[in-house]
Amino acid sequence: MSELDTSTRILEAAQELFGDVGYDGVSMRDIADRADANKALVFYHHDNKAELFRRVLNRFFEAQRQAMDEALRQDAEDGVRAKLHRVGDAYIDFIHEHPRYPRLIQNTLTSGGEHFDVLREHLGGLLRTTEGILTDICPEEGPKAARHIMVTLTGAASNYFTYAPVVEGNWDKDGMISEEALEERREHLHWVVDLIVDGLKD
Amino acid sequence: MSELDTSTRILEAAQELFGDVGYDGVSMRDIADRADANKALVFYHHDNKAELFRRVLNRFFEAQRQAMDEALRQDAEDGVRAKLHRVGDAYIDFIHEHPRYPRLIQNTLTSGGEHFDVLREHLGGLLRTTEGILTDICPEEGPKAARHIMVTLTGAASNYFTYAPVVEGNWDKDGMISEEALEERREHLHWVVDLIVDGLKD
Amino acid sequence: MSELDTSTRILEAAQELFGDVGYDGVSMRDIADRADANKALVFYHHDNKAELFRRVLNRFFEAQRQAMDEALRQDAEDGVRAKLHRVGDAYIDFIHEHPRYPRLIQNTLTSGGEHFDVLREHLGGLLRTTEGILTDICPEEGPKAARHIMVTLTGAASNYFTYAPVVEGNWDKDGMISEEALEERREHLHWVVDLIVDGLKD
Amino acid sequence: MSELDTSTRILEAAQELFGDVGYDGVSMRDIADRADANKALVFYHHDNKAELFRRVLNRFFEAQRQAMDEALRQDAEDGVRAKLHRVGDAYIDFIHEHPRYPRLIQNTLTSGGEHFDVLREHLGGLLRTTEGILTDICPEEGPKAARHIMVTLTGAASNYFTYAPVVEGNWDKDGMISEEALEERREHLHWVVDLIVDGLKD
DNA sequence: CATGAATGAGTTTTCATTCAT
DNA sequence: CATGAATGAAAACTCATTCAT
Repeated sequence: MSELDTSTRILEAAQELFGDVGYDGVSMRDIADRADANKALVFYHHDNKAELFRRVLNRFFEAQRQAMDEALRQDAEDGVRAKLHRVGDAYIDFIHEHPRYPRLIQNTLTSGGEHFDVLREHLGGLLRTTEGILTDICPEEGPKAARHIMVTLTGAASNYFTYAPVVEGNWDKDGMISEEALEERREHLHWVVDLIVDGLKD
Repeated sequence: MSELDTSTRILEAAQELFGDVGYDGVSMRDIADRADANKALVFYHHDNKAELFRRVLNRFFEAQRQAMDEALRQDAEDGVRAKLHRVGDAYIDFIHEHPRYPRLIQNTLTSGGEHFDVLREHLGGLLRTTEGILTDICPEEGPKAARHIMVTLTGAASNYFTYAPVVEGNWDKDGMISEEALEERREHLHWVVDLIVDGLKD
Repeated sequence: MSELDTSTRILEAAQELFGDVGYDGVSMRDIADRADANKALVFYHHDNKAELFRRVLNRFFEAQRQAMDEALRQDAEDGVRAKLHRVGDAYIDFIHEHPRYPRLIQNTLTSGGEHFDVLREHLGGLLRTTEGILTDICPEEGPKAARHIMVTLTGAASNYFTYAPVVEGNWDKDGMISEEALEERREHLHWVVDLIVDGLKD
Repeated sequence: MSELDTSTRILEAAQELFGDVGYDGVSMRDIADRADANKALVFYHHDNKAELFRRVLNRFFEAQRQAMDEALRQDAEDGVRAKLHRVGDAYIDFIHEHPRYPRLIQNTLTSGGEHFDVLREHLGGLLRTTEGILTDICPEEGPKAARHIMVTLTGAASNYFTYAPVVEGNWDKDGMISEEALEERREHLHWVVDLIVDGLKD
């Protein structure tokens, strides 16, 4: 940890805090403290709070895009079903590695439009990329359109991790996303994907 | 609007602002200004920010519980499929009347645990109530358990309204969701419900 | 208690609170709450905070002047020693009845000059009256002058009740001035008075 | 004055103001203004009002403890009388240097129990230390016990400086006590000490 | 008399940001 | 790079006081 350079140490501290309590709930002092750095250094390395936040977002997005690319690259000729399974798996794997990601996105989405541009650019792109998988077997418009299905699937995947602390009795920051819970959710998503793909065929 | 008494005028101003920019993004001054009231008066009527926020949440929850109760009361002997359709419709109708509701919930869920108790009491209750609908046709454990399905369905329903502004322009100038978008989403949910109910029968 | 009229109920509430935490430590709301009255009523009956405080002070001073007058009236031909004993006893008795008095005076004395006028008029008068007892056997000036002795005696008497919570381990609002403690302090003061009177004769 | 660093400049401003109008009578704004510093800077250097006040108290107490230690160290084999004279002199000297000290203590004592812990630790220790001087010639209990005498002597010493402004004009424009008044009070205390020490021998 | 509502100025405290060294 | 000090704006909340009813 302490072998990282200061700039990324700050970035990681910010990532954790923003993910835990949202943009408005974090102060630059909090971030400096968590990174074990001087407050002024945070500004030296990252200009201002909004910029720091954008870098955190972009870091996530870049990592996620890579994960998605990798998931889609292999066996490019697979069918829709297999592709969707791999995308779903990649998503779950990503959350396993970055448990604060879904909370951060949801919080950014619901905290006023301040960072919509970054979200629109990256998240929108990601959604549209994966949407492409469905275009072959989906109608262009209406309730079975690809965008509806993608929102349903990503919602189903991410919401699990934001609703969890309320549904279960435990708000245990680290334990809330256990290996077994993730595995079961992965299977559930596969099942839903299969239902939808089969449903589209009729 | 101006015919309401001050206390509720403040409550509604708070509701709108909290729903738009989240708990931490709103200041008591903002609320007072929007309610066209003196700042101290906000405290006179609602003690403190957290209490005001709780009242906003409880207002929503009470309304939602009523809507759900009504949806479930009629034709109690209906099958699971019809019940789920009615619950989904009630949810969509509720959002039509209270467009800021899903954003507010998601924001509360992802802004640090400060108001989890209220969420747990009401939202958790709501989830468990509707979960009951599925118990007859669901296994108790595993990836097809009722709780997985409920999280998927509520996620599919609510996430649409938080992702929408990023995916494309489904919101009009006032942040309201268009009638047609709501109607289409309602049909999509019906379709997904049907897929799942049929899928469980196999 | 509830048979008193509102105005005096407020006065007594104010007396207790001012005595416990000082002028600046009390809010009009505190007083209204303690008197179980509406806040506006406090202003209706007592104009403003400073005026209310002055009435509390004057109430104490009137009571104390009466006690002193009574103490000095009986056996007016007694010697200095007997008179001082009676004054000391009256002081102790007064504190027994009004345990918040010494704290209130000390606090007023040390909270900025805002109410010095009332203090100067009444307390100064009281000191000078009792000073008169000593004039016969005291030099007019120097370290044995009557004013030095009076300040020493009143200091010895009142300081006991303000230092007590620090010296002893107990800050028990009601029990801090127990019957026995008062009795012992009374004897101590008699002894000191005797020492001084005898000392002046040499 | 302006050559001191900001932190101590604030401390001294606070000392003066707290001593003049008491804890509740001073605002952080007042302190910042008097120290010619930015309001936020007061918090940067001293965390919060209570902490700042504690530092002021501790500063006084440390200085006083030093003064007392010095007074007691020299000629340790002296008799009780000489020791008490030296303690009394040290006390008077200390007030000469720190004229706001007695007012501050009395105010803290009578402003609600918020800072009793600091008082108990230091002032209580001081009282008990000096109490030790008297134990040899005092009974353990009753009206001539050491603690009664110490409270009388400290009361006699300190009360003079809080009562003075009411009794007559012993304070100059800046609220300082005149040299001559201090000197006369010193002699008075010596006289009282002698009376008590002699009185204990009988 | 009594009350609930209203208000402007003030309180303590925090924040993002800057700057001299 | 790194730091301690500094700052202006704004946050949440309280207060003495007033007023219509």
